[in-house]
Amino acid sequence: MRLTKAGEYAIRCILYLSMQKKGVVASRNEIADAMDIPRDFLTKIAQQLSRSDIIEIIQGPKGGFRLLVSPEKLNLLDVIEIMMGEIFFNECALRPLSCSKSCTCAVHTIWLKARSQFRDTLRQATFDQLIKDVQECGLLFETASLIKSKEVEGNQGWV
Amino acid sequence: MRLTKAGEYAIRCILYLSMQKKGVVASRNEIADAMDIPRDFLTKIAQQLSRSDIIEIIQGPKGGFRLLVSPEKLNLLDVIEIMMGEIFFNECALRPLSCSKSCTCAVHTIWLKARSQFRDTLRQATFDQLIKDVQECGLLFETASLIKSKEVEGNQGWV
DNA sequence: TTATATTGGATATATGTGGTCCTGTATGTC
DNA sequence: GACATACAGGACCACATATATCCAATATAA
Repeated sequence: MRLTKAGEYAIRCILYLSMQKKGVVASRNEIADAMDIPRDFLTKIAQQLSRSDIIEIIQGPKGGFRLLVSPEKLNLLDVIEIMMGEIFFNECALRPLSCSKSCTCAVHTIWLKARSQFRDTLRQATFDQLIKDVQECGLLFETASLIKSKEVEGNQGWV
Repeated sequence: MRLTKAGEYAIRCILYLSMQKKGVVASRNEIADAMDIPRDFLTKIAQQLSRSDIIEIIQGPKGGFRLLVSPEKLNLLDVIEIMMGEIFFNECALRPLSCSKSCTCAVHTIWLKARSQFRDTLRQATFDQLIKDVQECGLLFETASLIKSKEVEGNQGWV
C-alpha cells in the first residue's frame, strides 16, 4: 500500500520540469542531481513518461527531457498511474465479476468508495499548484538555484 | 498499492465470525472451507488477530477462533492495519522529518489528505453493517448455510 | 569525425507475498 | 492416564516485483 520509488521519482522529475520555462530541455544528469534520483533509474522512468507523451526525450549533446503538457493540465494521479498502473486496492474493485463466489459485496463497495476518493484527491493536485507551494517553501533554495534561465526554443508550447 | 491476501483473508475471517452468535467458537477448518482461505495461512492470520485481542484462539478438540470484539466496534481499518501495519502511502506522510532535503512539502500535504480520507472511509465500515449488507446478497447462501446454530457458551460477551 | 547524451537490453539484488510442511503442545473424551 | 483432535510456531520455498546498475548501440550537435 505504498507509493513506489519509481512513482516518487517521476513526481520529482515532473516537479523539476514544471519549474522550468515552457519548452526548456533539462538534461537527465541535471534532473538526477537536483532531485536526488539515480541516473540510470531516471532513464527508465523518463522512457515510461515519454511513452505516455508527458515528456519528450531529446538525444545527443544538449539532449534531455522536455515537458510536453502544461503543469495546469497535469496532476499527481496522471503521473502515478503512468508509473504504477491504474490504482485499485483489491481485485474486486476493478474486476467485480471475479468475486461472485465469495460475495462480500458490501466490502467491495467500501473499497470502491475509498478508491474513488483517493483518485479524486490525487487528480485535484495539479503540478502548477504544487510548484507554487513548493517554491514558497524556503528549503527548496538549493534546488531552485539550479534552475538556469534557458532560452525558450522555437514556438512549441504546452499541449 | 494493493490490499494483500492476508488482509483480504483476515476480513473474510472476521466477516465469518461476525455472522456467528456471540461467543461462538468456529474451527479453523470450518472458516477456511467456508471463506475459501488456505488453512495454514489462516493459522498465521489468526495468530496476528489474536495478538491484537481481536479474536481468541482455543486449542485442543473443539478448539478454534472466537471473536472478542463486538462487530459494531470493529471496522475494516482495524483489521487491515493489524495485518498490514499502519497505512501510509509514502515515507513522508509518516516521517515528515526525513524529507527535509527534498522538500516537496506540497506533495506531502496531498498524500496526508489522501491517507486521512482513505483511513476514515475504512474506519466507518463496521462489521455489523457489512454483514447486514452481505446477508442481503443472495449469493452468500452457500456460506450462510454453513453457519450452524451453536450454543452460546458461558456469559462471555463482547468486549 | 568526435564528443556528448540517451536508448534498450541484460543482469543483480533485495524484499515482500503467498503458501506449505512438520514437529510440538494444549486439551477434551474415554 | 492414553488417545485423538486441533492449534502453535518455526522453517522453508516459489514467485513476483522493486530498485537499481552496467554496457554496447544509437542519435546528434559542433
